[in-house]
Amino acid sequence: MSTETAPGAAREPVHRDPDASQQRILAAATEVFAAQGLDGARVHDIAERAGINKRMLYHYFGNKDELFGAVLDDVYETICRDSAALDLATGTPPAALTRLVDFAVDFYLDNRHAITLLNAENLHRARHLKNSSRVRAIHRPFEEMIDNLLDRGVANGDFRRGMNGPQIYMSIVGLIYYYLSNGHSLSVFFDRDLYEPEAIRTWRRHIHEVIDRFVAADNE
Amino acid sequence: MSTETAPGAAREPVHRDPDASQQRILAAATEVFAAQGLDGARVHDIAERAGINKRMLYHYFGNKDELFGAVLDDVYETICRDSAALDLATGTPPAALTRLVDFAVDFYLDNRHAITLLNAENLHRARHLKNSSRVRAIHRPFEEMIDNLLDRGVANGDFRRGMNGPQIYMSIVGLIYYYLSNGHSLSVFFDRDLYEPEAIRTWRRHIHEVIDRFVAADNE
DNA sequence: GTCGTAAGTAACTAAATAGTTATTTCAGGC
DNA sequence: GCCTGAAATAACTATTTAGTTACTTACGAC
Repeated sequence: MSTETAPGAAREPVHRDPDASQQRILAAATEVFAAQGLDGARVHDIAERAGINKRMLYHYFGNKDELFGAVLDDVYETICRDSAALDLATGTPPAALTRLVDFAVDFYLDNRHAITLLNAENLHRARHLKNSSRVRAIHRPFEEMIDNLLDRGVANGDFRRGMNGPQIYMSIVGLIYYYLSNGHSLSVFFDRDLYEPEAIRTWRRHIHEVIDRFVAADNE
Repeated sequence: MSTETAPGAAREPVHRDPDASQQRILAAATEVFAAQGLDGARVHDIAERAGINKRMLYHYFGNKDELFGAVLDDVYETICRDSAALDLATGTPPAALTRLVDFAVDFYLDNRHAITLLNAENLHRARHLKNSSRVRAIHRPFEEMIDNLLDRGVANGDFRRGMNGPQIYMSIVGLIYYYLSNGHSLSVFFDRDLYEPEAIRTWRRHIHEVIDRFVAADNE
């Protein structure tokens, strides 16, 4: 399925562009589901924001629930595409780990909608994800990439033994995800704005420090 | 406002127990909001589960939104009551820190509804919390308690310098919160059940290790 | 005992909302 | 140039849902 802008892309045919319509629906759905959750989102709002007739939404995506599934698939697609571009095999192991942390932090900073969408999905016990074929295929290479990095660091003497990929991944992501996902209530609780750029920079440095100290070989 | 079981508590008057009715509504609302989110929850379901007439819900709590606010207040009440019982001033600093980690882990294991409720609240940008008077009053002593622990550990030579309470708190809670909140999607992604008791035990040990290594003085 | 007030109930309503029906409009193959 | 199928629209419907109205029933103060 092509998502390009249309065959004869010279002077905009305006009418009848099914691919563009689907993309507009998906983009609008992403925004609205991210802002309101699955149950809070209104199909009417999505259609309006996409600038299409509501009927087309049902035509292309079946129903609200399947549309949400399509949005989630898209989010995972993004996660995976971006992750795949990450090279952890070059440079020293500590430098590669630093890149991994920055990648995760930047990813969720740049894709904040992913956080609320994943939260919505988890509220529904990941029922869309369970039916998504793409997801599991994606994870293996990613897990192996981190495992290889750890092996390299252990062989090197930079990292200690006994760690594994998922552990490291969930620690890094957990620290940035929790901060961004719960930042509103945490900001009330600690009485300062955690979304302010300087606060975020501080938290990024903190994550680096936590992870670096966690993996460091004991005989420094 | 008393929440006890009624004045002449001998042979159950059955009818007319306003305090009990409010408690039943609150308990039911907690369950339903936790399971379905704020927008997904149905007032009808809450009333039915509470075994009361829907009208009473509006009588006691105003509307759906205020009821959600009451549920959240209750969650924070629990967090604070439990936190206050935590003694970090005795024992060695590392031992006290271990108790803090176990407390946080146990709290969210025992109060999983708190996770989805806080997620719902954050989806709505903490708008209920912002109007709650209790919250800010609570946080100060808690923050100080951890700061004092850190000071004690630094003076002791067990901990390194340059850390602060919120940092430690958010790291500990972030690690367990993310794991439990996103466990459904992570379980699909990593293709194993993260809610299984043994997996949870492993993650608890991991959090201890992360935190211990983070605070440890550099000259071991 | 009776009376005012609060607890409780049943049936209702107005608005919102996911999903449809019936119809029109365009694009390209022939 | 016309004809078929897909793209698009407008107006509609059947339900669901938060919130109400109007009423009844028990409790306790006197």
